[in-house]
Amino acid sequence: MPKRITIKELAALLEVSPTTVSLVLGGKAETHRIASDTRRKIEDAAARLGYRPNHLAQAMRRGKTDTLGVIFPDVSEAYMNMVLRGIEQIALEKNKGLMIATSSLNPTVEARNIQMLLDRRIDGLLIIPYAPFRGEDYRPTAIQEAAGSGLPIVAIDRHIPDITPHAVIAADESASRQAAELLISKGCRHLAYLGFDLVITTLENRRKGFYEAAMNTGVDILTTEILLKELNINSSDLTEHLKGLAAENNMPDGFLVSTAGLALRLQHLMRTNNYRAAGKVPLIARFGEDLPYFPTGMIQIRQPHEELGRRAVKKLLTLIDGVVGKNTTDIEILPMEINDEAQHH
Amino acid sequence: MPKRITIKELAALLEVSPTTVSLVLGGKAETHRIASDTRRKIEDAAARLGYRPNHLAQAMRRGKTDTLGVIFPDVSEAYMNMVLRGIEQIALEKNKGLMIATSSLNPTVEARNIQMLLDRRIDGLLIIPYAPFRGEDYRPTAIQEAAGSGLPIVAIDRHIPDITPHAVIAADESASRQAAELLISKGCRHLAYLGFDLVITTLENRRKGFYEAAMNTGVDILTTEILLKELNINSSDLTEHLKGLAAENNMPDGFLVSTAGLALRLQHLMRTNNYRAAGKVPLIARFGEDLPYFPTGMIQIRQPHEELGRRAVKKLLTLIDGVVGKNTTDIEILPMEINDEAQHH
DNA sequence: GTGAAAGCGCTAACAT
DNA sequence: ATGTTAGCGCTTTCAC
Repeated sequence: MPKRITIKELAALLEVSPTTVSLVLGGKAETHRIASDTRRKIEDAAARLGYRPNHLAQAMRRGKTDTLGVIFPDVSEAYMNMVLRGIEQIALEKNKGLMIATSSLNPTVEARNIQMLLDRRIDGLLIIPYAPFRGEDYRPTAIQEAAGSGLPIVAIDRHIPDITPHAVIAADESASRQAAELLISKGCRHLAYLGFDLVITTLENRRKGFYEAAMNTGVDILTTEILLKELNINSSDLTEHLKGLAAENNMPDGFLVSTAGLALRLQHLMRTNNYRAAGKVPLIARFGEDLPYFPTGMIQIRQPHEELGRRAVKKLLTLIDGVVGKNTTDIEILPMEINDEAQHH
Repeated sequence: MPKRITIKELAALLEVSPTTVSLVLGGKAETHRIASDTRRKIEDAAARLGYRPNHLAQAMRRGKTDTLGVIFPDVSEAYMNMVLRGIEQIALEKNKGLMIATSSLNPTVEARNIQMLLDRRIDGLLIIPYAPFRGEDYRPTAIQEAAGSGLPIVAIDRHIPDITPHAVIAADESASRQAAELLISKGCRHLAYLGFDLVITTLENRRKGFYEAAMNTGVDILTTEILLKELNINSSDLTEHLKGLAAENNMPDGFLVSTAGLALRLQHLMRTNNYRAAGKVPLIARFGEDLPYFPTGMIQIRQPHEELGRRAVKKLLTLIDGVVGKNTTDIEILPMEINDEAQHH
């Protein structure tokens, strides 16, 4: 609806051919040895008339949209914000457009959105893939097909082995191990891992790191695992688990929690129920950070969300430019920082 | 790069004309009375070969991209999340793509991003416009030009009088008035308005509502205004103001704060400095809500962020469809809820 | 140095 | 009931 001037019109106006105009405006005046006054004439007119290339036409002709697709689950703990910010920084820098869609924690929607982006001919896809619960019947067919069709894809924060060979993730395993070790060094001897029972590399790595610490520290560590069956942080699942542990007089003295929100809920429940382990308030370590003005006293594992986004775009662009083969595997792992704010009581 | 089958190829394969294929696949088989076996033949082949229309070509031909642009400032208080979620809900429902870009609190970037979206021929724009500080030299030329060129635009949360005639905003003025009245009814007699010194309708309306309450309640109300000169919540600006008020023994007994983050900072400063008004801890009312597990004891004004997003898309779509004239003015105002969680001390 | 012509994939007005 | 044709705006070979 905004009627803008086209190359053809410009050409007619200046009595040159569309080719010449295209060449000049495409920055190829030098290479094609366009006479400098022809060139100036064209550039002036273009500026004066506010010529802007029709990106659709360019994309069609060039087979390249300079547009990246982004698919996120609808995260309750809005770390998506941060990742997106990182993505946008680089996209802006590199002059790429961004089409975004959220999968709403729903594989069908995810598939539909991938299709939508493919139809719009994005040059590549950044995705935080859908995470199914253990036992859930789910195959990432949409992603697989997209990858199969040759679309460059970079997974963020989690990857799907054999399906997304390119990913940028955080060092979940080692951070988890270190956090658990920190709990142990603070005297904890009964550690609990608390998280959602999802099948994603991120959480699996965190669990792994947790057990590595528990198994290899020389001292005897008792471990407990609490895996929640629904995403709702306020589900009764957690309440029941804790009640059970308390009843058996078996409350862990240290918790490693996979998610910030979950940890807050845990702490709340510990407080309201006055749960103790051998008379002491259990320590909590958790992924995520305290909010300003709301210190929780938990050990914090700082996640490099923004950097995750930045790196992912960069990696995607090299894939698109074919600098690196699409068939290579390449998982980039960013370090995390552990902040010990825990206070003994 | 994903080589997909085209209508032409499909036509050649089935020995029909591209037109017929286009008609069938475009859902116009009925209207054009295509023979049902021709139709089935085409539909089968399309499904079998995984035909997908090239959206670029369609967009070019139809002069319509079915894509909406979204421009947000980079909000520190991530309410953008919520608005975006609302936008996406409706976009998904209505089968629209979303291109998003953030203006990074920078008018130059905002302008550049608008241009980028225009080049990509979005059908319409949703924007939370840049907010200049009072006295800052800024004219929303980019938005104005875009609007002038005929692009449908809906402003969200704030509008620019005479420039964005279509907007969806919250009932800032009345909510602000009610919150201030609530403070007064709780005994406050010296009210302070605390906010950033930005020139945006949202904040102006909040200030207005504040004064309405202060002026029209029958009782004598003293008012103080604290307008911060930088966006940084931790700026010394606020510290100095409070110190001044305390020194003059003139601390307000009720604060109306325009922003959640700012209110937290205020509360923090009151506590650490043990500021009082006539021996009592001042009350705080503020836009925004408490986080789960972190009750602040403030009066909360709940903002309809998600609904803002939903309504904005709907309005934009009616503009695009030309159902309603672009020259009409139409500011939609959504109500806010006030939650009294304040505790006297 | 510049231009003519073809074509990216699709749609729609106009045949037949 | 189906086909012919032209064209959206741009780029790019190839020719002069």
